[in-house]
Amino acid sequence: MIKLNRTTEYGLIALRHMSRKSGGAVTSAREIADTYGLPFEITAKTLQRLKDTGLIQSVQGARGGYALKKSLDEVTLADFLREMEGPQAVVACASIESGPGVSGHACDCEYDSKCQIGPAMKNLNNKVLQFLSGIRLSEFAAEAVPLVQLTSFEPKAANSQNSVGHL
Amino acid sequence: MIKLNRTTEYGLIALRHMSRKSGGAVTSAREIADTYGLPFEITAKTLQRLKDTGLIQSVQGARGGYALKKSLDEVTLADFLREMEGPQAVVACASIESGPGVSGHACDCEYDSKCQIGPAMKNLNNKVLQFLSGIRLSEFAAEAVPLVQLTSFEPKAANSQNSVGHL
DNA sequence: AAAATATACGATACTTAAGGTCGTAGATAG
DNA sequence: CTATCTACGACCTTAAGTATCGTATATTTT
Repeated sequence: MIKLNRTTEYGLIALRHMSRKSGGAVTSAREIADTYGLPFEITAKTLQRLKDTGLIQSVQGARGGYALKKSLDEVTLADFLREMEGPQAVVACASIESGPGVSGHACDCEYDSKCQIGPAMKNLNNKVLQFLSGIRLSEFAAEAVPLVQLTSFEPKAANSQNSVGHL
Repeated sequence: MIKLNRTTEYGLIALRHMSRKSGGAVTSAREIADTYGLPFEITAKTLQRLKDTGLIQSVQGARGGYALKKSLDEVTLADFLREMEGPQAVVACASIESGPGVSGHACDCEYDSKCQIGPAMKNLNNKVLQFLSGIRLSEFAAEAVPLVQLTSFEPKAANSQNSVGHL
């Protein structure tokens, strides 16, 4: 139900990478794609999107690339997702404010509601946004320290109660 | 990024409907579909799924139908989503624990991480699950009281800072 | 027996995401 | 000046997911 798309995921990887470079050093799309084994085209697309959002800036030409423009501490996950995945980022009642391409059923939850879960959905929406606003992108740029290792090294067992394919 | 699919949405509508019926009264799929203008086939499928999860029980035959089995207060949104949308419900790094049908990129975030955002993703995953565990389905069954009306009745303006297509 | 309902399985169309291709423009290195 | 590297932007193809529809069977009430 919660799913970051590739662009968002690659964006986080790229931001983390750039945040670890000193000063005004730029990073090319190629460098990021090669470093993390990502498809170049999508990486390039992602970086352009990041630039459009104002998170990073670009330098054209040979030896050009991208560099952070804002601190990752200034940007919340809520903001980031809205920019990267569009305003319909958070979801539930497929009918509320149906935008372009959104095929809702007959219910207009706003004022002429039949299904009646509209208000609860809006409420949930606000909670989710609040939750996401409490998370800053800098969390993803932190050192990838190996978490405290479990006593026994069993590749899968520790996760069984929480077997989650995606985050 | 957060998106409830139709089955989940219809499920919430159905659960709410049933929670408002007295005692052991049953509700047919037809009744729910007609009441809320939902496609019958999907509604029926949804109810069967709800039954499989143990949330509701069924009565076969003419005048049969479904009735709640658990209180909606006992079920959290995290549980509900896992049941309705599968264990890969919560999502982020498209590569972690890639299940069947999940096409991840080259990065195995668990131990041989290149992208390095794995740990942060897992951390986020836990936060999201915790968040969703704090929400009970009974919230969706509450009376659909019209929320406090804004002073001026402008169909769209009030939502502009938060224009969200989905919840 | 007939009607209403759940139950189960399958098929199809639509939508979206993911990835790729191509061409253009700008800047540096030589 | 020219070749090369890079960003930039439009378009296309394919794969996956999802909603929707269809059909048949079992079970109970009337």
